[in-house]
Amino acid sequence: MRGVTTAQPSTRNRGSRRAEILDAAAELFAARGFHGVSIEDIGGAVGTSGPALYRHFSGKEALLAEMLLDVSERLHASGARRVTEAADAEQALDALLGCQIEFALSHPALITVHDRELGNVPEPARRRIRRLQRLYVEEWVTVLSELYPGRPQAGLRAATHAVFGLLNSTPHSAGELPPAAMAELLRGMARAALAATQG
Amino acid sequence: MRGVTTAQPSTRNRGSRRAEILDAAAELFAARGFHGVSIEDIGGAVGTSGPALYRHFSGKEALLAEMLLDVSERLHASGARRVTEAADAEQALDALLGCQIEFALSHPALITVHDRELGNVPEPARRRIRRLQRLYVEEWVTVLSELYPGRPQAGLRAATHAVFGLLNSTPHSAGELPPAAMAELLRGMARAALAATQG
DNA sequence: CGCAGATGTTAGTCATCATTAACGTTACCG
DNA sequence: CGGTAACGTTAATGATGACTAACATCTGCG
Repeated sequence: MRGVTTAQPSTRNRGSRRAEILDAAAELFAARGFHGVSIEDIGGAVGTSGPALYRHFSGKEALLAEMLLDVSERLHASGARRVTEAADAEQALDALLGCQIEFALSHPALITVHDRELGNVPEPARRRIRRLQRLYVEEWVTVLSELYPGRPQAGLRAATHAVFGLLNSTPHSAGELPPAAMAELLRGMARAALAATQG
Repeated sequence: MRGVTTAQPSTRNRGSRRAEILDAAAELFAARGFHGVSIEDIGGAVGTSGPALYRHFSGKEALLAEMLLDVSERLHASGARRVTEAADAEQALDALLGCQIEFALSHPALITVHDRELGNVPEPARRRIRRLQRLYVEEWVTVLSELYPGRPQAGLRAATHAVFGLLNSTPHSAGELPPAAMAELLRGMARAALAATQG
């Protein structure tokens, strides 16, 4: 038992280990919360034991920061891209709904962690994440303002958050409906909810 | 500094300390997560230091268990009562919406903890909480089945969870709208979302 | 070959934390 | 008055956990 080590091949797969760790950590954080998961847990989930993680990340908080930054960037970037490609506000909203629903259905753990654990991200990164989140929300508010003119921005912003809550409820109703049916249900409910924003 | 104690009056206020602790703990758990809050933090929040808590609860998990059990009971009980008082399914749904919105707006911390921390409740209590949550959801599904006959139960259950997500989004959009306006917005969105459930 | 770098491993170290022990104080009740 | 119950206090105690150190292994490159 002394001096026995088992270094993995590691040829090719440049940086694939990072992604593997991020995936495993996302599942664990979503299930038990940031403070409910130990470094040892994360290592164990990817077949290495404990401190091997420090070869890839500078620490537990840095890992979380990278994870949330990535999510925020992906949501904001794909939203922005598909909105500029849209012909009109109607299509832009469809695009945004499609982005969010697809992401929420395919990465429930990331969505969960994204809106629970921002408070555990250390300061330099937290600001950047918040900025991206704000920009993403403004993306939605802008489209909605165009689509439903005359409604106050504050109401539209609140409605946007409410729709996020609706769409991100996916993790809580896992497997009650096949994914495609769930996607259509969510899209319909979200559209109707937004259309009901007047008053 | 030795032997100096400061026992509070404690006359009357039978059990008010328990409630005070539960309130403070709810805020802290909502903000930082169950494992992100120490016994010392909770004690500090109510003006006593640390282990004084064990005079009122058998431990940290027991405190959480009581908190979640109370929330589940309140939601289920008030939902059940007001549904049986309703004249028809339409009014029953309004009653359920009213319950949930009022609770979410007035106790955002409890709502947050309620759907994040069930995993940290020890087993005997967890089952009871789950049972109450299930009953509460069935309350909604039953009313919706009556109101929108012919739609499959699975879809209605998923829709119910989605509406919970929508209504419980309140903590994320704190203060963007005055409470009354927020309540009306949420009610309208939820009603429209549920009506769009067909397909 | 032989070294460099990437990636693991095990054994500390130092904090933090839940929980318990041992000990005051106050208010009420006989 | 005397005792008991309720409620607090400050010191252990024992785990757990993040992070570091010291030490292999494997791959590829000169």
